[in-house]
Amino acid sequence: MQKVTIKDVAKLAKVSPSTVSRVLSGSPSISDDTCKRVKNAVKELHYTPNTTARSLRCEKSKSIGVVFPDISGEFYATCASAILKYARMSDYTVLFTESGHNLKAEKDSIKALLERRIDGIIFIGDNSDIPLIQSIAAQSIPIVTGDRKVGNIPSVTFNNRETVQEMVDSLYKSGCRKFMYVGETPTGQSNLLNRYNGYTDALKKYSDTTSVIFLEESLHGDKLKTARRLFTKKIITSLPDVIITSNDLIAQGIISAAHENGINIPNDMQITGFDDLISSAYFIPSVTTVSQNIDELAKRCFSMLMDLINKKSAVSSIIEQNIISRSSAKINI
Amino acid sequence: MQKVTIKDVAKLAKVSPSTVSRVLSGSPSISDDTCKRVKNAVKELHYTPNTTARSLRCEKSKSIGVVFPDISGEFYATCASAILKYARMSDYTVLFTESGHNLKAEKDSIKALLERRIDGIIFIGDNSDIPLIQSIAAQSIPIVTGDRKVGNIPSVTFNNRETVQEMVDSLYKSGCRKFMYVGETPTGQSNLLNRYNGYTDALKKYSDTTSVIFLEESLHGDKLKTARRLFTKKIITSLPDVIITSNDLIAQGIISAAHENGINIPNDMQITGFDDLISSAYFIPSVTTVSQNIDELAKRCFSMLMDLINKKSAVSSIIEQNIISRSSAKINI
DNA sequence: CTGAAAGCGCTTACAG
DNA sequence: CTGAAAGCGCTTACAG
Repeated sequence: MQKVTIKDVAKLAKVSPSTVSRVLSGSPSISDDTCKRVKNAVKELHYTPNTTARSLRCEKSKSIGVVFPDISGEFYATCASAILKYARMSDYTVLFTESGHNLKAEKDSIKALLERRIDGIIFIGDNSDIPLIQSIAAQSIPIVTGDRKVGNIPSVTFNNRETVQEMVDSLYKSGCRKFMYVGETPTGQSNLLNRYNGYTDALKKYSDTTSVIFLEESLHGDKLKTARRLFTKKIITSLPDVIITSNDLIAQGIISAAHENGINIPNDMQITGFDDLISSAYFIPSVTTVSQNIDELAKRCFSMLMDLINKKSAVSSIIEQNIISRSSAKINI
Repeated sequence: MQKVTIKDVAKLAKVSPSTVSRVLSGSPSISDDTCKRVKNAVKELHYTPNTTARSLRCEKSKSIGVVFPDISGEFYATCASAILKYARMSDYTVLFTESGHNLKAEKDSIKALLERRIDGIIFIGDNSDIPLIQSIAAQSIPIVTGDRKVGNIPSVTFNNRETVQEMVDSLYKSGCRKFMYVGETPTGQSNLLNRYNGYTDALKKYSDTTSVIFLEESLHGDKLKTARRLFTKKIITSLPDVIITSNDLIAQGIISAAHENGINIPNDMQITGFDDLISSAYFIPSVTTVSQNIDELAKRCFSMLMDLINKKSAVSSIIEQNIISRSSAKINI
């Protein structure tokens, strides 16, 4: 590794380490001459500052931690990329950790972040260990949640509940009466819970409808495969007019299984997804879905966290979703 | 943040800080009694070790850096998740950075990693700033490359060239004569270059074939959109028997545009992709593609890097790809 | 088995 | 405008 320290630079530039440090941090009270000498020495020795030492001394690390359930999904991966972008602009580094669907892993990953002395945490994890998260906030370690609501921790969320209501209303108006909902069991993820609640909210208004609900634990795993199985095992025998799903992959799995069974979408049955995955626009038929501005989510989470880190107050906010009406279901908005 | 230090623990347990440190690191020469006292004090005070201080003192950070072009693509996101998994097992944290398709961003992200004093780097970046990477290795900072070959830096790669040859051979045998290749301009990414080279290698053997090649800079960006445009602007007027593409998204874009123009795949034209994206199996028609064992890539990269960090020698390796024959092109293997 | 001391590489009051 | 000194929180020879 690097062996060049600020002392070596100081020696070559014939100044004290303090002065080198001042030049490096852009302190104003430095004569032009010494400034130049130091900068030349830095270049000559290929000096790379040691942020570990800086962090220890300054008691802040200029790094943040981000907890995802699993960084490989398109939604989280896109979010990770956007967070990296905003962090880069502010010269922060990002430590990503995965909590899986596992309370212990979530605890462990938060512990790891705390040991690294990150300056703050963006929590977009799965189980939402509420006591743990609240105890972190109570220790006045900056923490915000994204796409989830945990107690009164500052958060950025989407208006899932209203969006699903709107979809159901529109589908009802266009003639749908047999409804179905397919989604993951919502354990601790307020976004999933709100999608489901929006569905039941809306249907309460209509007395001439039927509703079948599948909340499947296994949909947390391989959504495409599980959805396909669900369709051929349980749905095909009595098709609804429309299926509202909590995720594009679930919708795609059902569409693919329906196609194999000679069922035409949207003619025989309609279906909607969530998340507007890239593939959904190009799927055949293209998938009617809900797009969420992930860049905006990342931006607000990051800037809210910066506010907290800089001792300013952070204000939670809600981002409006957009219904994207495509071939798999006609929704008028 | 945490204010509890090893000194506080020492005071409570009535021992010296040295002893606390020894207990924490599991040193054997500690009496049961003091060990217990220290552990109780740790619990009582909710002591969280400060790895920043540890890193500074020990001159290693137990963290590694990973450079991706963009973590949001399915391939890289899956790889990131797998690297996190292996890092977790060895109690390492991971700093991901993005280089974009931009030499300066690549330099900056590597610089940021070096300043953080990561113990080593897994480079899966884009432009492959060869001098920079080699200078890092020359400073004996552990670095390995994944899915790319950079000089004689230890690497884990796939056998792209042979795989594409095999595909072309099989397609030739099944009667294809009009071939086309669609891919990104291969700038510094040896994987892309090798896919292209495998294609030209194979076609050299057959005198009764035609070949049209599109190497597009813009395919580095939105592959689906670019591929669609390419199809309607340049390909549709003279369909080949088969298109070999360097990426499933390119294949999906073309399939979708073809479908809109009433062209039947595979009957009117066949097409292959690369990477075996999740959606490719469920696309209609399903996409014939090449699957790469990303978990194995991550595993080998990580363990090779650990070898380097532990002063052992690292040996490069090549992982075999698998051709997945689906509906969009029939390949016999 | 345990403690006192030195030091990892920085930054920042303090003094001049 | 600049330097000497102290200290961030650890670990680890050294000594006993």
